[in-house]
Amino acid sequence: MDYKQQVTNALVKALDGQLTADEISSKLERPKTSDKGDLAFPTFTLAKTLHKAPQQIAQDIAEKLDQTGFEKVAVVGPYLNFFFDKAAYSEETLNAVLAAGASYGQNNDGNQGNVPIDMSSPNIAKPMSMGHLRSTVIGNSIAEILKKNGYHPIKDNHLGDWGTQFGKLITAYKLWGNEEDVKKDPINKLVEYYVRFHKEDVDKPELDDEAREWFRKLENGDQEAHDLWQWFREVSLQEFNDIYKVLGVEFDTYNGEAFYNDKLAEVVQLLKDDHLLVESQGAEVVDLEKYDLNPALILKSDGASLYITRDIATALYRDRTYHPVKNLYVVGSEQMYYFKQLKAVLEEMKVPSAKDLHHIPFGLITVDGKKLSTRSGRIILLADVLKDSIDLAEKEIAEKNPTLKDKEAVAKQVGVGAIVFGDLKNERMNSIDFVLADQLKFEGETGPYVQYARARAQSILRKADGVDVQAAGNEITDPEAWDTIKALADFPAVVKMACAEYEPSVVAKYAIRVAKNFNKYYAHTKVLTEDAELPARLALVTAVSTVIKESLRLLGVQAPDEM
RNA sequence: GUCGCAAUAGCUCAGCUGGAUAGAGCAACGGUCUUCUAAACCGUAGGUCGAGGGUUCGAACCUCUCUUGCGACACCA
Repeated sequence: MDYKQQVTNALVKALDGQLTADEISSKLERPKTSDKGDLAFPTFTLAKTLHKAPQQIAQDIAEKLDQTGFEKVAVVGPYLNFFFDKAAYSEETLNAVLAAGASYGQNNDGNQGNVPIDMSSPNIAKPMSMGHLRSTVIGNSIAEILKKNGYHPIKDNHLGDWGTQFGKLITAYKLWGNEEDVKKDPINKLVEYYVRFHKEDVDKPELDDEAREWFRKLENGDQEAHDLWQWFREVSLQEFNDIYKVLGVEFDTYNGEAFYNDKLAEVVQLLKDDHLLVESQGAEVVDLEKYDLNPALILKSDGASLYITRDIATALYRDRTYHPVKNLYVVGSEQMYYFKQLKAVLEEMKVPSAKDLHHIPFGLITVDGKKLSTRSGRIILLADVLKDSIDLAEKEIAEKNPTLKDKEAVAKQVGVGAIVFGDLKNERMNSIDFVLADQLKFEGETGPYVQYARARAQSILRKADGVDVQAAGNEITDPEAWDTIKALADFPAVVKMACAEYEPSVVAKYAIRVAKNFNKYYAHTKVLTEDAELPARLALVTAVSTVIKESLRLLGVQAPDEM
């Protein structure tokens, strides 16, 4: 039973058609605290038409209102506060969770439509930094949220595996590198060469000529260049995969930039056919004046392609391969303008999925307020942060739960969970000035806090083994349980909102809310007491465990049964 | 310079799209482990919601102006 609907119906009757159901429904709000009721109707809007004080209107409505089905309806000033029937509501909510299990909250809004997600996208031969973490975990979470809403996400790791930097890398490797070193520590060695190249080319501009030549060879399919490129790509990918494994993120495709090499000519041809390409200052551009945007540069004056050329090819490929209902790009906010241009060009080309192309931007990670950069050495290695966090989790376990089994596995779940949850907890767009100590927090509103609440729930359930928890008769009247029950009932709406806004933080905040309410509940109420409501309380604990685990799963965070 | 994003407690952030006394966490201070794991719970203190106008019954939220910070502005990605 939809209580909002029930409140609306009661009000429609009492108001005798003065407001439509929709008008009433949109005015209903949730009071800040449960002592003011569960849904409230403010009467201000009626004051004008009725020429009466809102307080009086609230009184009048209350008198006419059919209050059956509610615990009570209270008039507080200009508000009508509705209190739900706790026994009925808790029974309904708990039974719904128990019956559905992990699929509680699942809907089919997406109708299984394909949604390619451009995400993670690290650059070959460069280490993954905290910036890549954001794109990876936000993209991964959005994919899970989409699935929960009936979409079919396709996670595409759009690797930065092509470009002039490979000319530089090959040049540097041929000059200073050797196979053995690279095999031992691939990315660090490759970065070392790359950095050295940039140091030395200041005095030796001939290095740049050589690099250009190597890239030209690479583009023309030169065997040696291609073999080196492929090798660099492979060893880099192996290291990336180690991190993805730790994060628990998998991809459906790894179609990097190189994948589109043979698809660029068609893009240019299509643009020409549509007469969209115009010459400007020696370069080929698409004019975007009607979108109030600067022209998009498609071909450089030397005829070479650019990033956007590749991205058009990518969009075209995805359009033809998947017929997407949405097209998502989880890329930093600094590229907002760029994505407006990309979308505009695709719309000019009448690519069907262009109108559903969404850039999902996220805030920048800085150190001391400054942007990260591989070349300058201002970088935070993701692998290091994850390791620090896992180490700290190990220490916490040694201190707090030394007899725990599978310590290592749990430390990993908790340590990684802290980092991932920490990243997803706040609104995407917030920029983050990186401070390691801020990341390594396990207390308060953190991943471990949520994990801990569920571990405690599991602990109770283990001790209650043998008590029959049935999907019936789960009426809980304990007011201490009320906020938890309401939180559980909100999950399906949370799943929808997170999807509509592409905001994992909606789920993360929700998980905190459930955990917090549950912590309060069991701190106050002893669950394992032999009385008539014991099965109902265990049903509540089971439901909490299920919903927290599922919320964390949507965030890509694991939920250990013990910690 | 133009455009975009932001500004809420000492710090990090919420604030359900315009409603009730602006809420959490951290840090500080005080309390709670012979009872389901103290990664927890309870309490105290902490605010001119960057500034100023406008819209209306009502604004942290909408609008305008300004200030400050960050970012983007065609041959990088």
